[in-house]
Amino acid sequence: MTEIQRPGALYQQVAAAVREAILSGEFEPGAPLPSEAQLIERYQVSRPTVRNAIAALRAEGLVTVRHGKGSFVRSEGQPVITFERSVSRARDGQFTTPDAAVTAPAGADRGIDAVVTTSDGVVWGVEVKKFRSRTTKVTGLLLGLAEEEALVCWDRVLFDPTSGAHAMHRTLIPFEVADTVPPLTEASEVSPAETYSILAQAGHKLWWSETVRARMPHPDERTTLRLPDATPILDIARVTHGTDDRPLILEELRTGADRAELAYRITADKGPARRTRA
Amino acid sequence: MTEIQRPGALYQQVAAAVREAILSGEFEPGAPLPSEAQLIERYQVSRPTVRNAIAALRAEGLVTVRHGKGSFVRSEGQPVITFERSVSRARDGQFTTPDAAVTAPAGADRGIDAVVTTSDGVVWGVEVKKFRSRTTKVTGLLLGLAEEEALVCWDRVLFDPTSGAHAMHRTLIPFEVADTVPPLTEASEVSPAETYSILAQAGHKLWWSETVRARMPHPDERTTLRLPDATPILDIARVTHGTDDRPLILEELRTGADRAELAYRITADKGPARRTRA
DNA sequence: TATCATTTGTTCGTATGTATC
DNA sequence: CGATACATACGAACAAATGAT
Repeated sequence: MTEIQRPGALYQQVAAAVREAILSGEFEPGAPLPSEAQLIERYQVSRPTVRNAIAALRAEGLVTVRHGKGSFVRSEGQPVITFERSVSRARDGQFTTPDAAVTAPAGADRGIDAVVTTSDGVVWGVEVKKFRSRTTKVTGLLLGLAEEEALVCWDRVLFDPTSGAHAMHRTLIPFEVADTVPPLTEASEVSPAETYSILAQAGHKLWWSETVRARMPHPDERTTLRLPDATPILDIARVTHGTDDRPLILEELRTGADRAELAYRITADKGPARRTRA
Repeated sequence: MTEIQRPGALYQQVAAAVREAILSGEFEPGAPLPSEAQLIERYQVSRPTVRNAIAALRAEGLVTVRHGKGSFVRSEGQPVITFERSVSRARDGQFTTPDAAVTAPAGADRGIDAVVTTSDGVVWGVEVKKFRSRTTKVTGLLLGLAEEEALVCWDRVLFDPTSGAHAMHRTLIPFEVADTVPPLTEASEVSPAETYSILAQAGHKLWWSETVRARMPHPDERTTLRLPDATPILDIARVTHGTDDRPLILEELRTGADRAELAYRITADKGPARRTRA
């Protein structure tokens, strides 16, 4: 048995003790923690107290628990996949993005709607859905539209077999823009990069603004993205701006933050920096 | 009493019922939920079951609980503060950043070490600390250095009284760089933008790479940043690159994702997009 | 295939402490 | 001070997942 005498509730003391044991290296990442029964014995507390302590460590993301097996130190590990949030334009005027360039629906035999290729791997696109919707407060604000304006939307669920990371991607195109640039919605399947190329061919000079937020996932997002406990999601909104800085289309990307990180490249621009507030 | 008959554990059924009540608008954001006793009565379950359900909703970030008062629907609210992650260069060659431009230690009478001003407000810098350290695996990788290389570091805790948002900022300068460009570490207090200006005056042509991650905070981070339950933090690392793309300094910024979001501006660059993996 | 021990998950009951009003 | 509400803690029992026998 180990003595514990710390401030706060008993279960907090137990949690702190286990936390320090983990951080000190007594329990390696991926290694099993003592079972509940052993922790009860070791700290001389009841089972509810031990479970409360474990629950606290789970909420911190320090520990993961598998029913029937035990508790394990979560291997923090560096993110396995980096989403490089840049846009490139080749000499022929075509745009490319490092991530998720949908090529063709060639995976139908696997029950997959579309194949997504990246520079160094293949990502399967699942459950591609095209539908119509309307702007909400948030999406309307980003697109500079009133609420309840009509939109054309696509949803894609992406999966990277190398890292095991899932992501959800949504494209929202206002009716007004779709009418002005018909090729945008004529094809059944258009990738973000292709969308940019189409807009550029329609005479638009493009740039993009992107906002990044993090939050806990909703239950259905946890299911879709296969997220473990205490895993936040990165919530990215990219607005494509055209001539006169007019917002044209909105893309939303959501992915679990346990495996993914984002990368940006910044260069100094002229004039004083501005600042925005919502 | 309300009937509940859904798949899964009892407490999950209760959680689902309360969740739907919230999302359907039965309970407005900020409004109190029924007390534990009322939920026991309403769903005819025991207290542990009700508490377990509430705990699940807390972990989702949907509900916040105040001891002695009750449970409340958490007002999701749009982020109050947007960190615009850009760098500007004025005609005189001086760099500016939209956020956190440290001006002068004029707040000493308030027990504050430095005052930080922004374009549209004032942010108090607290607990400015300068110290020496060594690269870890992560910071060494970002700076292109081996582990255990010597560094000069600053820590700042930032607070925006308008939004109530806190942030931690750390600057890491390798000894090698500090030796080459002495002004970097001569002053007791140098802001990021001033750092850039100094490096540019030393002949460097600058650009920045930034990686964004999200994770649950450690206990001490929760304390420092005053974060409520189930609030992830945004973890940003910015590397300043100089001539020959050499990594010069590393900045780390951490802030609670409940109030803050990040904003980036992207323009198309030439050539094929690259992709990196950790 | 079936059984069993181990381990975590769920649910009840009960009592007491502490914060808020 | 008392009433209400959440926090902590203990005990007990059974369910469900896992892995070995």
